[in-house]
Parts: sequence; C-alpha cells; structure tokens
Amino acid sequence: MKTPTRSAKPAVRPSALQAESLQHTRREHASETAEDYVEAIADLSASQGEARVVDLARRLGVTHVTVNRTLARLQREGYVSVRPYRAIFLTDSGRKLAAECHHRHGIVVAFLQSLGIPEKAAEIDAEGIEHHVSPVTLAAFAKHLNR
Amino acid sequence: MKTPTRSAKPAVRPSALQAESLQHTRREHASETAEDYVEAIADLSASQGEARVVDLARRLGVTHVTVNRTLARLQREGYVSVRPYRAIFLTDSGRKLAAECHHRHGIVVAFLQSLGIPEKAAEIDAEGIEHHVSPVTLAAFAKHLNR
DNA sequence: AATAAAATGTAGCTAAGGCTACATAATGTA
DNA sequence: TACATTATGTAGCCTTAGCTACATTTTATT
Ligand SMILES: [Mn+2]
Ligand SMILES: [Mn+2]
Ligand SMILES: [Mn+2]
Ligand SMILES: [Mn+2]
Repeated sequence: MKTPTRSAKPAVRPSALQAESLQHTRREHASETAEDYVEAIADLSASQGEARVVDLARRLGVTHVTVNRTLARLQREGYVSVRPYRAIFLTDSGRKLAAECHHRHGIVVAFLQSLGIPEKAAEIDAEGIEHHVSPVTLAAFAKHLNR
Repeated sequence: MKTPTRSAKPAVRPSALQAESLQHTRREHASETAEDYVEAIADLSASQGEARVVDLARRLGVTHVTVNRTLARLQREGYVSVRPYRAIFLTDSGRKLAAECHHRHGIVVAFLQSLGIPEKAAEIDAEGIEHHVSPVTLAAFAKHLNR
C-alpha cells in the first residue's frame, strides 16, 4: 500500500483540507443552477414584466426542455412557483436568493474590472467565480473597491 | 406571449452575453474534475512516490468507487495511464495540465491572501474559483501580486 | 371563426459524478 | 505458510443536467 504517514515529508497540502475544500466546491455547484435561474427570473420579471420559459431558455443558453425540468426542481425546493402555460414567479425565498446573487454578481464584476479586466471578460469570468466567493472574500472585494 | 423586443427598455444584461457566459462556465465545469484529479495525482506522486486509488479518494473527499470511474474517463481522455492494481501515472498531456493548474492554483491562493483573506478561507475559495479564472484574469492577479 | 405560428409540455435518450454492497486481489502479520 | 487486513474492482442504484422528437395548448393573423 505504501503508507509513509510519519516518515515521508509532509504533503504539499494536507489531504483533509483539500478534501474539505473540494467537498465545499461540489456543494456550491449544487446550488449554482438555482442561483443563476432565480437571478435570471428576477432580471426578466423586472425588464419584461414577466419571465417565460422561452426567455429563460434564451437567457441561459439551454433548450426549453432543460428549463422546464429545472423549474420543476426549483419549485420542489421552494424558490419558484410555476403553473402550466403561465409565467414563472419567484417565492419570497427565491426573491431573497436572487437579490443576494445579484448583489454579489455586481461586486465580483466591478472588482474584476477594477483590476483592469475588460468588461466582457469580467462578465464571463464572474459568471463562474461568483458562486465560489465566500462572504469573507466578497467583503474583501468590496473593501478593495471603495479604496 | 409578451414580446416587447423593441418597445421595452433594454434588459439589464443582454441575453446573448449572459447565455455565452453561462455556456462558458458549464464548459469549465466539465474540465474541472480532470483538473483537480491530475493536480492531486501530481501532488501525491511527488510527495508519496506514487498515487494510489485510496490516496486519491481521501485527498478528493470521495469514495474509491468514484475515483475508479473517473480515472477510466481520464484515461479515455488521455490524461492518465491506469492498470489494474497498479499505481496511477500521468501522461505527458496530464503532466502538462497538472503543471498549469498547480501554477494557477498558487496564484489564486496568493492573490486572495494578499487581499487579507485568511489562509484556510483562501484555500477553500480558490479550489472553486481557480477553474473560472481566464488567462487575462490570472495575469491581472499576478500583476497585482508583484506590485 | 379558422388557421398558422409560437410557446409549452412530455417521453425518452445520454453522460457525469455521487453512492452502497459485494467480490476479488494484494499485502502484512502471526 | 496461513490468515487477516487492506486495496482495488465491479454491479447497480440515484440525481443533475444536457439533448431531440413529438404532442398539446395558447396566441396571433387572416
Ligand atoms: Mn453564475
Ligand atoms: Mn450571476
Ligand atoms: Mn479546484
Ligand atoms: Mn486546485
């Protein structure tokens, strides 16, 4: 098996910490879809008056089939309220999540731009980065902005 | 249907850009597992002399079953070479990817720490953020570091 | 009102990536 | 060497999240 445990020089990163970090990241991935959806629904509701399946599909870059199935899950999880052939509405919990994500998204984009990254690149990177920014890191980004 | 197209005020973010960003992020998620695996394999090979399935499982925070199936995919994709009951080896392509990821990981962690984020939090956030940092953003992080 | 078009829904497929339970191989120890 | 332990492998399950093809409902246009 090869188990140096004590004899070998310590691993670059302790396994326990990396395992913890990776599990943390996987948990974030699980909520990532929900976050992007509620944010898009809030955006569309504000700009178009209502959010429809086709609009979401276009906005999210997936087919309407994928949107439908995901909405069913989000309803099950209490973020949205969906009725057949009707517009999609956020629940209180969904609205709250959307507001948090919108706020965080804005800070991440502004922070990247403040480092000299062009808007489009900042927007693209932020879309992935945002979901892995902890409150501590978000605060550091915000602080760096009003400096 | 509700199709204001021209009449309504422009969406907060253009749908096309957001769709593009989200598709980009989904593509990054697809390579994320490969990146974390080859990095862990390189680390273990360096510190332990070889990388075994159990070590990877502990390091990655998953069961050995998950490791096994993922290794089969990574072999199919040409990143590792695996033989039953033997240690796991990186191919040239795997070693190259591992080096890139290791380099990027280090910069992201150092950058977060330079903003005052404590080491453990920096390590946790970096594990998720790293996969969404484009070359442009990585360069900006590095530049900010040697300032 | 009839018809055409668009939106929405559903059936069923794929792949990744988790898991438990169990089987087999390799290794360490009495 | 025999036996126990550890490591590895495999069968089969689940969920998420993508898709195409097709059915149904709603909406827009004659
Ligand atoms: Mn996002
Ligand atoms: Mn976002
Ligand atoms: Mn990672
Ligand atoms: Mn890493």
